Parts: sequence; structure tokens; C-alpha cells
Amino acid sequence: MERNTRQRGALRRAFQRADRPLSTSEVLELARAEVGRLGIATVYRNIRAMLDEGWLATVSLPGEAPRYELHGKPHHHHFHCRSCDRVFDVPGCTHDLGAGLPDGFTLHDHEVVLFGTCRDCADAR
Amino acid sequence: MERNTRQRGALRRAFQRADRPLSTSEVLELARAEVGRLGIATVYRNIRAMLDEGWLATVSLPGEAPRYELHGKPHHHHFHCRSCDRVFDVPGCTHDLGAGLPDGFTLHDHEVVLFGTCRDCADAR
DNA sequence: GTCGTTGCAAAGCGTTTGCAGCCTA
DNA sequence: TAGGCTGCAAACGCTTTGCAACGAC
Repeated sequence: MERNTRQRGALRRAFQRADRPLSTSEVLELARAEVGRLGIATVYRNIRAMLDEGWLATVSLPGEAPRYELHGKPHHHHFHCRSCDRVFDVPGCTHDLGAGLPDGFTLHDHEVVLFGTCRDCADAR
Repeated sequence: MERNTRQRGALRRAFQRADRPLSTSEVLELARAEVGRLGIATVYRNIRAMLDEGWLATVSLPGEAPRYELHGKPHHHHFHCRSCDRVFDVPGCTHDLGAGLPDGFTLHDHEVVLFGTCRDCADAR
């Protein structure tokens, strides 16, 4: 039976409050605002548990450490700001990605990552 | 001044012969057919050097170890077969990926990965 | 009081670095 | 022969695991 510990609660709230996918270190930092002695092992253990239970979804970007966000959002892609290294959701998907696929290949799924500069970083200049 | 060692030659030939992006362990295995005592550190050092000199390009897939292929191919995306785990090039890019981007965000670059079944795996069933 | 959970530290694992010896030019 | 290159092993950074103590129910 799962117990509602302070640590677990702080981690869930961190994800719920975030408007973007979070890395393990980002979650650790956010949750430590509530639970000062929170250990990194607890973060990893709970993220895995939340993935298994379907509460979180993995956001893996090419060449980047995986990030995590609440599961169940409608289909969307991700924008990676090369300046601040944060990741944002980009709603919708109107692209015809199956075009140009070699004969005999079957498309099941896709992953689109956009790279550029977010508004905050553009404003900061 | 760069020297043409047996190790470096074996690594270059492995990439030239491959028709798909190779991981570090794949290159190590292929090059060891020529140079039995090849060390993994030499593989990493040479891959980095070949990237710096622009001879190789990184192919990073979400949630996967990076792979490398010859640099200079025209813009293309990658198809990852979930059955045989091989990666294939998909030529062309006709998608309007900037659509739907939040205000203030600037798009510099993008990365598209398609997942599915390749022809070989489809035929095998 | 039980036993799931936590924090710490040690262990793993893939990648990088230090160094003495090797080998190409 | 000089000095770039290599193999080995140790160092590194991130993630996982072992274990005794903690605390939710």
C-alpha cells in the first residue's frame, strides 16, 4: 500500500505546479523548497514509481537527460531553449510526417523537437 | 599534425562501410575486426576528433545512446525500427514545423524521429 | 508495532582523463 | 628521434542499490 509521505507529496506538487517537463535535478531543487533534506535517490525512486503507475510520462530529447511531465496531455511536441536549457510544450501537430517514407516502412509514432530561443531569453537581450 | 594510425584507419573504414549511423560499441566491434587490441578510449577520442574536424555528425535519438554517421549528407530525418533497433535515414523535410509556436519563441533548428517497423522486419512476419 | 519509505553511502555503468610507452613521419 | 597516439586504469558524473533508521497508518 502506498503511503503519502512529505517527500512524495512535495514531488507531486512540483510536477503539478510546473508548466513544463522537469529534469531530476529540477524536481529535486523544487521539492527541496518543501523538504530540505530530500535525497536524490528518493527523487529517482519516486519518479520511477510515478512512471510505473502512469502518473508521469517521460520526455526524452535527443542528446539530453530525460525529463518528466504529467501523463495524459493531448498530443504535443517540445521546444528546447538552447539559451536557458529549459523545455516547453508546443501544442498541436499538423504535420504530415509519413511523407517520404521508403516503401515498406510503417510509421507507428513520431517525436519532434524544436530548438531555438524562448521568450524569456529573447527579452533578456 | 594528424597521423594515420592503424586504429584511426580502422575506425574511418567502419563508418565508411556502414550504411547507417553507428554507436560507440558498434564501431568498437567493427574496428576490432582489424585491430584486436583497440581500446574504448581510443574510440571515444577519435570520434570526438572526427566530430571536431567535421568528418562525422552526431545522430542523437530520444532515449538512446548517440550514434554517428558521415557528415555532409543533405538534410534528412531518421527512422528508428522498434523491431530490429536499426536506424535509417529518411530523405527530405517538407514540414512546416514553426506553426503553433508560442509568441516570442524563435525557431533555429529541429529534429524529427520516426518510430515504426522497417521493411525487413515487416517482410519477416 | 509494521513495514513501506527515506537518507546516506557505496556500487554500477558509460564516458573522460592521466600517464608511460609506442610508433608514425 | 620527436611528439602525437594508444592502451590501461583511475577518475568522473549520473543513476541505482544496500541498509539501518524513520514515520505513516
